[in-house]
Amino acid sequence: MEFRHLRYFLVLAEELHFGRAARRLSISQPPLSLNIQQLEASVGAQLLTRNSKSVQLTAAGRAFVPAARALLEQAAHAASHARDVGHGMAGSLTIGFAGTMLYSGLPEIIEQFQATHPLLRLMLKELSSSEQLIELAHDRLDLGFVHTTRVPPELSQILVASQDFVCCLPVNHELAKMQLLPLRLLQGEPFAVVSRTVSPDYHERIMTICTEAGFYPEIRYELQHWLSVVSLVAQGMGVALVPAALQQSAVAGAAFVRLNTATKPYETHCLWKSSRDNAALETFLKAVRLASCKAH
Amino acid sequence: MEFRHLRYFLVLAEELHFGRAARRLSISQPPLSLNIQQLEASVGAQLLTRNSKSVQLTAAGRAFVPAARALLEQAAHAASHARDVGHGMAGSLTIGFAGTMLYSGLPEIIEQFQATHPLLRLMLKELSSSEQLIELAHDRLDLGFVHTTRVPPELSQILVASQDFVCCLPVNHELAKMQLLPLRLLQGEPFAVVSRTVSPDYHERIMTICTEAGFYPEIRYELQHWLSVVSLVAQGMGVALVPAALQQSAVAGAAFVRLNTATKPYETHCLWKSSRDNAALETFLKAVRLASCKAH
DNA sequence: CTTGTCTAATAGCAAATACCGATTCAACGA
DNA sequence: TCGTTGAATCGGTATTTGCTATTAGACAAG
Repeated sequence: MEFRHLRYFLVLAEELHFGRAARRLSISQPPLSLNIQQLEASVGAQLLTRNSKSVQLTAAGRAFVPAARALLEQAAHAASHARDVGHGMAGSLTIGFAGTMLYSGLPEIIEQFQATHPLLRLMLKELSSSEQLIELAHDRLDLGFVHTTRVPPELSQILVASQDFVCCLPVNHELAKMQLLPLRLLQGEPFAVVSRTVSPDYHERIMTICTEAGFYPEIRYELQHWLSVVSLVAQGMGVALVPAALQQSAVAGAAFVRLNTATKPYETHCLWKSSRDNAALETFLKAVRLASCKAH
Repeated sequence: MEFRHLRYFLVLAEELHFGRAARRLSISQPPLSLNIQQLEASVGAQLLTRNSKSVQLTAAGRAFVPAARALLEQAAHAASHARDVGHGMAGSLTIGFAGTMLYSGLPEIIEQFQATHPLLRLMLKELSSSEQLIELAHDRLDLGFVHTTRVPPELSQILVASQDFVCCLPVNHELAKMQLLPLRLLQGEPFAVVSRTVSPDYHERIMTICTEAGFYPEIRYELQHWLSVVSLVAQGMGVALVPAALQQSAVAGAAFVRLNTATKPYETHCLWKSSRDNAALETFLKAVRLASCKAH
């Protein structure tokens, strides 16, 4: 069975006349007869009764008409879908993101992208930066929004967000009323940090910032998630240095105060495997670049 | 796009190696390359990346694999279904029946048939005999169970049931206690009959039976349905001569008494258009013949 | 009864295409 | 540098597809 047979059959089923059908198909009548015979042979049943007087669909033929139509439609659809995927207009992307991205642009990027590319399925996974690096390496992620400075060479990157660290304090903490907080005043406070295994980069940065300010932070809490850090602070259990984006987190009981010394900004990069040939990825990257341009 | 392309593509997508795939397909490598190129051209997107080192599916290719598989499966399924329809193992039949057939064998025929031919869809429509003749003529019915003696010449028939007329009386009617009822005793009783338009044949028969018994029936009620006749009698409003099968109808308040004179039996025929080439119809007719053999 | 017309099937031939073997080209690895 | 491996390309052959002409069967008109 070939698609040609189906095309011919459907026209013949409409016309019920070999001559007319052949004319509509821009072929002559004999090959049409032949093709129909071939189709009948491959199906294993007579699809039309024909005598010199009239051509009629048999029951088998009537049953085959919708199936043939569906096959042709599906073939066209499959081709067009594959083409769309090839051109980055359809398909699916699995995207990882660090929790803070929820407060620094990700929702806007996603919303805008989905509106302009409704055929592209996005699967979003919240993962720590280090987990994302692993998933990217194993091709289980098409792209990730990551806090990391050490990027493996096979990954490409775009800077999507850059933010200062701010100090997160319980609202009723005496330092919470300050406009600009001298870092030194945090000496001796119990620090909450995101665990080293989750974000080694952050961990290191906190240490650097504090030691440059001239003290060694007393790390009392190691948590799995940024929001855990803020929540813990909100309950008065300690203080933390967190990316400014978390000011949007709206956790009751947490206050944020800027530091009086400039710290190296905390950057979020969008990472992906350069070798991955996925046009949808390119399409998404365009949206990311656009968004990060607007933001800057 | 041709089915061949899909077959080749699927094997190649599994092997990811032109040489091996070609060997599995029992063709040489060059035509495989060519076919894949043709497929890609017709789809309008690259489905595989290939260099001398490795062959990899692209995103478009990955998206196309399940579609190609589905197309091949569907094609096979469509062919096998059409073949089944052609051999009367599948398809659908629209069958008309007079209401009394519910009490003389139809449920048994249907049940037995469905059990042995689960792929055959039966659509059953209760219609009067005259309606069925019209529907059969217009090909809106494949087959009908009809009470009629005047069968148009283009229809074939099988006798499926033959039953006597019995008298239907209210249970508390004085004649209801009799074993055998002399017809003459019904003279003067108010008769209920099925309307002439619904079953002209029946109507005529009642008149014949009565006039042969020496009286002219006083027809007071003309109803649309046999069960209406029995129900009316059950409520004491009149009497009726009905096919014996209606004794099974289990309408409370109605009694049935045999007649002392033999009447020409009331026959049910199975009718269908001889010209209709539907193997499913043949299959069904086999079941009908079998059932009517057993019944006799 | 014959003839003409209409329709699908068949026959014979030409064009398109599908496939094969041999070869080429590119990328590694020894 | 050479040999190996794998895909693409090149001619040539075989198959398939389609065309024209013709045949066979069924009516309808004369």
